Amino acid sequence: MSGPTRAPTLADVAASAGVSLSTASLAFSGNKPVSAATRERVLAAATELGYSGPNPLARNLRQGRSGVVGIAVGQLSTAFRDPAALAMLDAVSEVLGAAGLGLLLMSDDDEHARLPLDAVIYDICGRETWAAYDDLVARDVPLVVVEGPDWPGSTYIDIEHRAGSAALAEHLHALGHRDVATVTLAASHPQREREAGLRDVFPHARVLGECESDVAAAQSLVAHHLDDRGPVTAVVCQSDVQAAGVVLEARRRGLRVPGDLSVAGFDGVATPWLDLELTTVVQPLADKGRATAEAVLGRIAGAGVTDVLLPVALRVGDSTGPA
Amino acid sequence: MSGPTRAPTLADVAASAGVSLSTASLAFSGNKPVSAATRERVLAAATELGYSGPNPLARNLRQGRSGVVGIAVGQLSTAFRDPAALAMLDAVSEVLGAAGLGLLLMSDDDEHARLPLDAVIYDICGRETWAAYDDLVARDVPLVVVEGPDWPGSTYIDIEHRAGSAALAEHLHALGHRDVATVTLAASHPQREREAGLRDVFPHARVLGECESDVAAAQSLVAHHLDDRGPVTAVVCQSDVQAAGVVLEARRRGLRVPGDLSVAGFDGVATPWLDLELTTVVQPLADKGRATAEAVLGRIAGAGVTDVLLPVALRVGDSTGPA
DNA sequence: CGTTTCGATCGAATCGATTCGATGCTAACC
DNA sequence: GGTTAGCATCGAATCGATTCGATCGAAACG
Repeated sequence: MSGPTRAPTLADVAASAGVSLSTASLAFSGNKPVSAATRERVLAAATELGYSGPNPLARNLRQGRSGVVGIAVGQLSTAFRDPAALAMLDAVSEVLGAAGLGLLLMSDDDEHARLPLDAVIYDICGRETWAAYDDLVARDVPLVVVEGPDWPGSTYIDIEHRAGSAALAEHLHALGHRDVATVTLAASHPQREREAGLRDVFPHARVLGECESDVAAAQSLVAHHLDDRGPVTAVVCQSDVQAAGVVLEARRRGLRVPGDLSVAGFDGVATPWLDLELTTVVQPLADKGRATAEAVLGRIAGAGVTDVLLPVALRVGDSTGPA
Repeated sequence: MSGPTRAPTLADVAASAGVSLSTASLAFSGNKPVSAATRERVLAAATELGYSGPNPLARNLRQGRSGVVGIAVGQLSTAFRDPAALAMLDAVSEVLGAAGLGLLLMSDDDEHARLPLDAVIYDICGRETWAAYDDLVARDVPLVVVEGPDWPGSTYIDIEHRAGSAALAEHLHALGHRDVATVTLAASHPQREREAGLRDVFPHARVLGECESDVAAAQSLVAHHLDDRGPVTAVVCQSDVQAAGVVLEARRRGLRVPGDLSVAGFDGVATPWLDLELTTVVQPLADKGRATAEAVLGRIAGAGVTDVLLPVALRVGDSTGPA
């Protein structure tokens, strides 16, 4: 009877190869030298038994690491609708993947306390409280926060929201604009900083409202404002996707951009489905992602907290013109 | 000296509470009844010692499960640019999250053999080989394949590509179209099936080319075809995002849609930044995601392979009209 | 009062590796 | 030739829980 033979373990392989368990382990991990002959004997035994390599769960327990990094991004559906978030995620994944770490999506409400995470990235603009925070702190899980609340003990990755926004505002001022309105993100660190930068130049800028970074959301937000917009000659948005929504809605209502209305964004993402290039503040999304991932690696390796602040650059496109 | 006290373990808690290790474990897991008094004593001891709950790594080893499900989506940057993929991912995440499972992103080239995965979802239209496949099979990791290659032993989630495409084609035929061109996805199961459905009605449909599901990619693909398109009166795309690209490019070149050219897509996703509603084949993305997640749960629970085939529906919008 | 039953608790085995310290053996050196 | 290195290998401890089977007491029952 062969029966329901359980999967072979490293001990089986070692026995079959005629070596000790520890030697077999070394043959796989390479953590200490093993003679070529022995290694081959072990690998041959493994192949013969159908052993598919050391059980990751066992290794994880022994080493105290899971190889998995969590990334909190709010609601998946909305978070990834913004190309800026994707560009950032892409860079994070690339660096972590190269280091052999996996990236686990954490949505807002799920119960993730039962998952072993080596570190967590918090990248939710617009959310400054988090149910899981206390638990992560209690479990001593390193936390890397991107443009988020300055939680004690966490590494902080940020960009120059305020200076960038101010530069953009100055560009509009130089074009002769004096009455500027703005569309903001939900109350959050980036929202406050970007608005502050705008107010450095236009202290009385009118807030049309807040919405998430989504074309349709911005469109419906500004819809009724555009028909009766008073003296406003420019709308500054806190994301390019919002700006795209404003451009589309303005046109739908017969306004020329930038002739009748200048529109500006933030992020510097590609909007190929828009036939003009947005004037915007370009942030180094890939750099931000890489810096985030490297902060994670550092924290996992036990390094101290080192915050990162990245520069941004004004890019003048075709969506802004003389007042 | 307090020294660098290592984190407390369940054994410490049990000792401090004056109960056995096994009882302390039961107090946390609730897997067998424990008297209320005992449980409270254990929890109190845990709080006092700063014990943050059973170590997930240890539990995972003992239970032989990691609570993590991998999802292979190709390159992150391109995969999530398509709202269809996001809608699907969203549903997957919701169901798995409710079951306490985490979702780990697997990009193409990373080395994920070292991660413990309870199951893997393969959702890469346009890729029919996968370096990790052999390894997953060797490790007996359940595989759920979405619209992908029919790999032995894996659960198969699919939609009615062919029937849907054929229905769309018949709609165009009824409108009088006779010369139809198509933009396809990369060679893959969906690509073949959707094209077959089109050819059920238009056997000689001309393939303009293949590209990924991306607005800009479709735009540049069809750019030169549109100026000299011969008798073609309609373009059928294999995704809505591609269709949006074709619409935009057609307009840029002075063609009216659907006046001069009818354009159709596939998926049924929202394109708010397009001022018309695409004629398309609507697939139940959320259902597909849920079915996928439920298949995963079933396989993890040890159930056998049960494939799923979901229906689609033609939605006639404003992007198609009489030839 | 003796016996059965059931719930609460405990002790010990177990999950499957990694890794530390010790040992044996061979080669190099003086 | 004796001593010293140094490499390969091994045995045993360890990571931190879960879970099976046994035990103990008290309540229920005849």
